[in-house]
Amino acid sequence: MHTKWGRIASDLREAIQSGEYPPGSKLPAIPVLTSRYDVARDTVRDAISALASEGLVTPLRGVGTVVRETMPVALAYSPQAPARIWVQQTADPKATDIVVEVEWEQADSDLAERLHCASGDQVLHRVRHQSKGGGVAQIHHQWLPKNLVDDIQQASNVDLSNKEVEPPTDLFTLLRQAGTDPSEVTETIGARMPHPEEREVMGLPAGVPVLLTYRITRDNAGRPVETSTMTGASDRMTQTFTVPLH
Amino acid sequence: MHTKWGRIASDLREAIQSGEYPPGSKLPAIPVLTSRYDVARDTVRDAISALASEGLVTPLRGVGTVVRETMPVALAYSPQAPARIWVQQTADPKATDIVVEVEWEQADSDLAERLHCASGDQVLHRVRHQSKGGGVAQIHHQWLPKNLVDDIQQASNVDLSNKEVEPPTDLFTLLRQAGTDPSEVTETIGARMPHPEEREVMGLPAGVPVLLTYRITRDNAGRPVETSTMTGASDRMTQTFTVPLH
DNA sequence: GAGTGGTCTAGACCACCAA
DNA sequence: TGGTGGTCTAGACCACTCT
Repeated sequence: MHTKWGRIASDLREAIQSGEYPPGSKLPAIPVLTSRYDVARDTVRDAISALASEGLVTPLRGVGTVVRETMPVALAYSPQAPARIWVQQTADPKATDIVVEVEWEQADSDLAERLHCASGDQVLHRVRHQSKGGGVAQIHHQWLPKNLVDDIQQASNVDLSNKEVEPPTDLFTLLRQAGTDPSEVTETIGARMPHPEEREVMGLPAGVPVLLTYRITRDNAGRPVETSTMTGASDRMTQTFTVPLH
Repeated sequence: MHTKWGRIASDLREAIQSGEYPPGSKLPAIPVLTSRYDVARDTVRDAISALASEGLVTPLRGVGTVVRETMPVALAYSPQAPARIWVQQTADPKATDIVVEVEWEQADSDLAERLHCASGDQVLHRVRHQSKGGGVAQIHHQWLPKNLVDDIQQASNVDLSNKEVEPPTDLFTLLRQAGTDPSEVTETIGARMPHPEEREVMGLPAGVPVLLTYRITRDNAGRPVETSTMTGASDRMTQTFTVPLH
């Protein structure tokens, strides 16, 4: 960088990566840096903002600029571990998976394509907050066609449209009991910066992107039985897939 | 937001999402916004910086602040499409996949664990730049144990350690010809903000995270045959996995 | 209360692009 | 050449945390 703030940011970045400021420690205070580099306060602030939006540090009012430490949870997908269950996989005894919203909706054109149904068909929309280490780490939106929800109600006496009811087991097992056999998932993964609301809900520091996962689960006839959109805090989770070749 | 810049950012964000400023169009110029909101120039700049680091806009000197448009490429993984070949999957006739660096290295402890070899063993490190739409969209670092490189040299007369030589076919085919059968891949996917060098190489605008993919390929005996670390521009690609259950 | 970072101002100069 | 965004200053006041 040829700018002053770029130079300061480089110095600090290098010092962090060399271990001079280990995770959890604090950078020198802004007034210290302004006099050390003989610049205006906002110039130092610009440098620190850059580091914050790279995800290296978190400025805290009244405390200082702390170097970030991250330890993501790994979610695994493989033929051997078909149902991906948050609470089991996080290895955090205090992990939670809470249904925060359930409502009947009419499928829009995008959903209709994902679920292979008609626009306007009734679908059940379930929103879950999956937490770990005291904060929401993933927001899970899930949609199910009405007929499958009815089947599950009849076969297992579980009402998925009532968010107060805790299902006795995972969705895949319920679907099998209802005569549908989920046999393949397709997941598409991307990343982007979070919206302000997402930052709020997940408590994301500046500079942490979200992992986006779009899932379609199909039965043994290739019909979609469920689709999900998941938004996860990338400083707290990763996704792992094991795929056989040939 | 209760701050002035937060209010301005919210207004602009909403206007963008409502279609008032469609992708490719420009936001009002900074002087216009300063007088419209009756604030100082830097206050408007703070608001626009926030939108830029969310990935919504790209400020261009001498031009204006343009609303971003993105069209990611999808990379697919499934048992039916085992070898993931950049140029075939990008659907861009001008896509390229260039080896930019090849060197022998000694495995560090991390690599030794991934490749199931001893620290200090010779491994071949290949770096590729995978481009699409005129820019590098993914940086691919790959490591192979020396014995497999030798096997390939003998079986197919291909020297992977020479970056000038264009292999006649993909690595998996070469491995099979050399008597090793890659039969399973495990990929772990995460995301973070790019380093300054990564932003430079891939031409990333502010506010675009990178997708990180760690891969280990194993043969039919479960031995690692290859490991890779891929860093991809999330505004230009996604990853898709199809996994059979049971 | 002392110290931290966050916001905001008014004005200046610079780098870049397009007509 | 005129308009765009980028950098930088010096100083002010605010919100927060810790002791």
